Amino acid sequence: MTSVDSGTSADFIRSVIAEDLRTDKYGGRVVTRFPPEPNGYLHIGHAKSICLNFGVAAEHPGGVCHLRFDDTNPTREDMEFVDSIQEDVRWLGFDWQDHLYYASDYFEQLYALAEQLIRSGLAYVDSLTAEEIRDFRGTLTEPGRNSPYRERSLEENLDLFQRMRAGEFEDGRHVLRAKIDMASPNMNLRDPTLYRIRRVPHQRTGDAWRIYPMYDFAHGLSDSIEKVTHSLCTLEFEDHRPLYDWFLDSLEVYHPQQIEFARLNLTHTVLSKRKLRHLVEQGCVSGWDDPRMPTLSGLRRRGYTPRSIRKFCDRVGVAKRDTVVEMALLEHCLREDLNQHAPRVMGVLRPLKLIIDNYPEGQTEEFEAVNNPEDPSMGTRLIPFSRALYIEEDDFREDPPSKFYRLAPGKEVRLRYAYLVTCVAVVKDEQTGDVVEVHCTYDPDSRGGTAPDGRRVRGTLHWVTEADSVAAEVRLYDHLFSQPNPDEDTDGGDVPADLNPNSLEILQQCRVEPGLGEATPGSIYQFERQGYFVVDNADSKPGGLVFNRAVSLRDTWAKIQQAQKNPA
RNA sequence: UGCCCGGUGGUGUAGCGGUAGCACGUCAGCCUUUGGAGCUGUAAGCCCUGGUUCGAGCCCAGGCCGGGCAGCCA
Repeated sequence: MTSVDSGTSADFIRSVIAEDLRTDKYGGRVVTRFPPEPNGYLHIGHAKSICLNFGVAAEHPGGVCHLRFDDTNPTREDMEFVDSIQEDVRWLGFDWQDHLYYASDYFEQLYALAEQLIRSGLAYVDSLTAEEIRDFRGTLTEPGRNSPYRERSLEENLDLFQRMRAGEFEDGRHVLRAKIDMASPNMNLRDPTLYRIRRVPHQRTGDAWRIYPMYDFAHGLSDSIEKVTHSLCTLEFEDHRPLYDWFLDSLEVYHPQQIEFARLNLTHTVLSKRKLRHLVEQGCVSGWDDPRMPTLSGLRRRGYTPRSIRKFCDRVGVAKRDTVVEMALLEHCLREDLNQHAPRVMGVLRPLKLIIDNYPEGQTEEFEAVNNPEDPSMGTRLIPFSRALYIEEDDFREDPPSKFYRLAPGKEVRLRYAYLVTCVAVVKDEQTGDVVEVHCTYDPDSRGGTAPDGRRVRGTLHWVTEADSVAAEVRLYDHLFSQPNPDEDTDGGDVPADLNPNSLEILQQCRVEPGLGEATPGSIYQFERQGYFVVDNADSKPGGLVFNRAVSLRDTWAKIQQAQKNPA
């Protein structure tokens, strides 16, 4: 039932629903809806709404959540988006069963309702131009004025409206408006527009209509037609609720309850279709599904799991104050999920050759590695070992700082699952002075990684063999914006100032353990000691592996270094 | 400057007149064949001023601050 029963407290919306159930306001029904306009891709902000609407419905026996496309504006909508939206909602893990609807399915009913409003003397055809209407509307502090067409006769209104439908007038010639109150302090009630002429084909109704209903008229009445009980929307529609109610009451039809909640905001990114579109169009990202994008398709390609996103939406909660959630929480939710479920592998991002001088040339052996220490049922695998290996460049320092537990001249470390090795020499590039090869000796008695005498070895390094490892490209992603709250507008038309220039780093020379050769797109691994990486679902091919870093592991060493750099 | 909504640690969120809690983040420690994970601990909060009350984060009044609204967009 409600989450109250499970020990956690209900948010204000669930409380309202629980109360409505208690008073039997809707005959025990719970019907919600997720109403996207098919004019763009879904993002993490929509996920909050999806989780809320579908979540609330699922919490009650018989509860359902409709997926309804608010396709009332053919000039900006496209079927391409209705497909991607359905895909994303399904991917997130929700099911609308057979409740897939389109506002355009109701055009005929909505038209009849509009005529009914006219007959009740509550709507009229206005023939002012768009500019005149704006002018007559008044301002936030001054009342508007009545349109000279406001008192047209019922017959004339009906006739005009029917001819609007018939396509007799060009765009903008007339509109249908509600007759409410041009002096209302609520701008939405100053005779809002109900229908406008748009002589363009609609993606679903084709040439059937020359007039299309506006959001306020279509939305609430669609809710009513579908017998929605709770119509959950974001805060900016709060001022629209009196209008929502006005239509329902004036037409004396079934009356759902609109409830508003705060939309999601996230640090280090932007969350509006307009701004996201800008990033795509300016080429700041590779597309709507760029792994840095907060779109669901971007997050999916980045390696985010549906479960982690649902968990995130859960933790973010639902309330009315508008807030900005830290990206760190989203990342935490991903780590938490992947720690539990992602298989561990070894992958070297920046390879440095390591030769074990006393390990026989040509000899190889295998070690058993644990696939997931958090989940023994995931079993083990065998990984090959030999004389020539690669380790991470960062794991060797010729002149190690304090607290550096990794490899350095004379120091001993453990090669994960394999042997303890001690650095005995380095080979440098004569030109640059860079260390290009590290030489070690191994302790044959430390097979598996434990010292026979119990001596303590703090550092454990991941590695791959030179011969068996597989080449891969790895894309390292970071926040799209360097500031937590990016500069609001990018009106100039080019790249936003706060765009993080280091949000993508491509590594071409990576080596991963042999088993990854047949990794399939979309599968996610933990590269031990580094982070979680997903096989890119667009660019990875057999023989041309591409991994995206979803999120790094918590990096304590990085913090220590940071502290050493900035004492205080 | 009209109307509407909202202000609880750095962030998000509980608390419904009776000891201000949880999570993320921070810092410290423990543990560790991932400097991962885990565990323990630490610091940090009711916008302000009055009022009602034995008692106010919660109720009332007045301020202050933040957000939304003037599409033939949604």
